[in-house]
Amino acid sequence: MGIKERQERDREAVRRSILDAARELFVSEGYQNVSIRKIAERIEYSPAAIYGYFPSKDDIFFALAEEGFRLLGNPTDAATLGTVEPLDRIRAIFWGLYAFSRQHPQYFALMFVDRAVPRITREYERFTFVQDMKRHIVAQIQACIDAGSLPAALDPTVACRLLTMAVLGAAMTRLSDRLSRAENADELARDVLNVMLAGLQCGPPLQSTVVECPIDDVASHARVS
Amino acid sequence: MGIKERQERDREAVRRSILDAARELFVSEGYQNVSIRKIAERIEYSPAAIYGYFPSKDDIFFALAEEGFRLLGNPTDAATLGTVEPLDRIRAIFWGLYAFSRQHPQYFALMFVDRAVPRITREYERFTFVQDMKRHIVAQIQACIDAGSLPAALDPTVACRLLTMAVLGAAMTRLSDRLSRAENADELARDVLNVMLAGLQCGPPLQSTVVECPIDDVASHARVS
DNA sequence: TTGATATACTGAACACTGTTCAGATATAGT
DNA sequence: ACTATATCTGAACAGTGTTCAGTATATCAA
Repeated sequence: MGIKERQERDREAVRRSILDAARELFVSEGYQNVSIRKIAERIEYSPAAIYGYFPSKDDIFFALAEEGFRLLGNPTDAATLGTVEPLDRIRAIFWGLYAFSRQHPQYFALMFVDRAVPRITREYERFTFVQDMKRHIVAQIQACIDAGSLPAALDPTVACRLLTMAVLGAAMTRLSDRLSRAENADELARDVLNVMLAGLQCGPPLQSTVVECPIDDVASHARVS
Repeated sequence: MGIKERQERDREAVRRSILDAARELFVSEGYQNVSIRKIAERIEYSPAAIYGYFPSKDDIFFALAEEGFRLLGNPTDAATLGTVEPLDRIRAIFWGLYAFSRQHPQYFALMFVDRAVPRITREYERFTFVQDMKRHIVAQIQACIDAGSLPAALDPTVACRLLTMAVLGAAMTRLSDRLSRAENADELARDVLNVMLAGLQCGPPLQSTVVECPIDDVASHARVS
């Protein structure tokens, strides 16, 4: 009695074909230019049929974001095996993150930058890949601390976040094509990573230097002079 | 014969009211939720009337982005007057950039993150404010170098870009609400800035350390395993 | 084989979106 | 009063995500 199984397999096949069509359009055209009707045309179904497999367009791209994290996960793992010097491992990991933003800019934007798919923001903690990667990176940073390559006072989780933010900033700047015409974007990304690592090595005053101008939310809706 | 003048004044008034309505909707609802029809309703005109003042929706938001840069410019100037220690000035300037992303998140996203308004990317060099600010910041960094607070080997324009990327990364991370639930976002932003400044002080190896895994564009359209 | 039931799919519609354009309206100059 | 010019509107076009009544198809029970 394998009928139910075959039906389920068929369903899964259609589901996958939807994701395949969505991904192809998404990678080549970007999120903005993918419509339900285009996906439907590609898989030769009616637009309404798609809603039998995904409750909304957002959920299709949530699934694609999951694929993105899977895609990012592998090179990150591979990067740790190459080098011996622990600090170079960190460098390789975060350079891998930047490289990912170059190889899969659409995925990168979907995963880290765009807010066009609310579910990605809303259920971000569901991407267990991120948690795993974070843990992995934190462990590598801890290894650096143990090896004396980074100061003992450093909180590895904080360091992980700082490095991530800086590298994402470099990647995003290239992606949004502002503040630097893209020729030397790679060198700048490499530099920002190196400077961050150097700064972490120097034993930074992580809790010193009270900043002068605090954030006052008063002028939040101020008019332009 | 001030008729032509009065007509022109009227035109300008309507133009401004369009921008005002657009800004109000934009600041409170975000770019995605501003439609021509909503703007039209707010100023009690027909939707089509707007196209007598702006050739497209993009151009309205291009104008708003200009306002954003004006808005960002002033506090940046003010920050330089406060402190005496040159390095603290740099810190204050870039902290001002982060503070701007908190006070005017919609403006910030429009100016630096979103790619929904192609004209902002396409004609980015038209924002002369950015050029002026950049020059101003570079001069301040040069002052740091002259005062011995930063190493002489440092290229001030590169340093400016690196700091900008890192701070934008911190701001964007908070904005897209990923990688750190927003409670301690301010501290992280402060830290990333401090670490970058520390790294720049340490005399970073800006051209050393060839990174292991280069970017190969081959797998650009790779499928998920 | 027949009838009942569940599933899958479609066509049409709804309420939106940015944008265009012919025509109406009102003002200015002669 | 008549023309000319500028301005605004209503309607429409092509597109979007999404819903739903209805149809076709396939499975199961008799």
